[in-house]
Amino acid sequence: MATLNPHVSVDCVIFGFDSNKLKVLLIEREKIANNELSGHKLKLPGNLILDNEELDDSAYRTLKELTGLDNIFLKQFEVFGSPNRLSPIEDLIWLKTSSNIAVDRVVTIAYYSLIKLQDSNLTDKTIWHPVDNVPELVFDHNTIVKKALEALQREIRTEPLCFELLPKKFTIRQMQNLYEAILGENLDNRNFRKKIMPLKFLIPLEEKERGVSHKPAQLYKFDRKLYARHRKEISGFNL
Amino acid sequence: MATLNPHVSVDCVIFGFDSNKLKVLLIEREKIANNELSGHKLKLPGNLILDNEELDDSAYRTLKELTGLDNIFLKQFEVFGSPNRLSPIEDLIWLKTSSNIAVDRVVTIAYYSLIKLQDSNLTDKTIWHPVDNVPELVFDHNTIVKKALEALQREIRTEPLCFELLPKKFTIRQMQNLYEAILGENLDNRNFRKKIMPLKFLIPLEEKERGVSHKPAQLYKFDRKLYARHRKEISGFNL
DNA sequence: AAAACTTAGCGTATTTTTTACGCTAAGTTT
DNA sequence: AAACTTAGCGTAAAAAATACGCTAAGTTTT
Repeated sequence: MATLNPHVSVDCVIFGFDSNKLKVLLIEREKIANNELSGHKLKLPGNLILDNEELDDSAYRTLKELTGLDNIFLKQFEVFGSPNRLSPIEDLIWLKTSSNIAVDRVVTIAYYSLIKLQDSNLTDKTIWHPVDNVPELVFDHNTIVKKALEALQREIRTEPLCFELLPKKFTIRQMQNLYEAILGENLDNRNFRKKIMPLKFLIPLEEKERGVSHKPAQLYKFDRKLYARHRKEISGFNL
Repeated sequence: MATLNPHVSVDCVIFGFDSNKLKVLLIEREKIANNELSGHKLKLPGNLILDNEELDDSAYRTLKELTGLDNIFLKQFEVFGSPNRLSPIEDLIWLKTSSNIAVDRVVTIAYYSLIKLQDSNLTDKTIWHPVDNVPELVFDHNTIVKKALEALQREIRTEPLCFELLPKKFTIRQMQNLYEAILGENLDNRNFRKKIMPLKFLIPLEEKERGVSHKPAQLYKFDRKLYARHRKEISGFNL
């Protein structure tokens, strides 16, 4: 049985999109017996690594435990390792008690992850929270969220990461809304269409959306194999 | 006296520019008594962190010990932490012997650093090696160098990092040569000048270069204070 | 003194990309 | 029929990128 490595952990900033807002997944802190304070704060999902485990696998394990999902998009974006990061003191007491491990200093490798919000199987203790007003979290988790969002905003301009957040079948309008939500900019639909239509991995389905009081929009899917084949071509993709 | 933390290290990919080629600083591995092999491989500078030390400070310490320089540009770019990264086996034996610490698994935070090559005070055991044909290094250090270069190539397009590599007084031609060396592209001098001249932190000096068989070029300096003030304006800087 | 070669700056043309928005037509629900 | 969206096309204007001709200046070398 692999043992936990108490010196190194992974934290995951999990983003999801609900057709309107970009959200981040937060967890309520477990209650410790006889301590009323410990249930009131939110934190990011995270785990200590196992001794013989790849770093990415630690993050995948964290995601699987929480969402039930495999094969999720994950990207390492920064390390947080200040000697003083495990504060305030009541947060540290909670950490020592809940993990049952003597913790001196933990260096955390931060990942951001993108999931289809509707696919996730969540427990009672998790909430999807809009990224534009994240409450106070434990430790340095607020900083971690902020930097994850900055990384996503930077990287989504040149890599087609949007497909990790969109449903398996999506409309162009949904796609546009996602970009607008992440970048905080308005895009012109006519120009947006002209820009994305040449992407060879954006595949129109035979289906159209239903139950809408306007002309039903065409549904599309992302073809991962075509994306791998045409990957070189998107060096010009730029939103 | 602070103690070494045997679980976490920093490695530094130190870039310098010699007016013609971009180089990376490598170290010859210390010899272990009775082991002829151990002197033949090169490695990146690195250190285990101290227990009460900020991660960045560990990297700064590494740089200071090696180059004698303070206030060097440093950027964290990735974590390397595979359980199997400390191989081949003779490299691991060397590591255990030379650091005198029982080493199980080390997670390394990788930084790239940019220094003015002519400023550094180097020891006998270091060499500046061109980045375009890096020899075989220990552990996963070849991967680390490759990814550091990719990060630099990406980031130098939008941040004026070139000033960290150029001498304190430099010509426009030197600046152009640097961009060409890093990006592997040819730039047109007339267009390059038109692009950089509006930068408010690029300050012409009263001096011109000397001892050249052509019209002496104007010397410039980078003004860090003006850069801080006009930082917002360079969002359009793009090479 | 001339040659050689670079620095410096300007202009212009062309191409490409970005931004903006008018217009027509289609297709659902209310 | 109204309302509202989807879809696509075109065009104009602005901005940015690319390419390169030209003139003049200023050193060292021959």
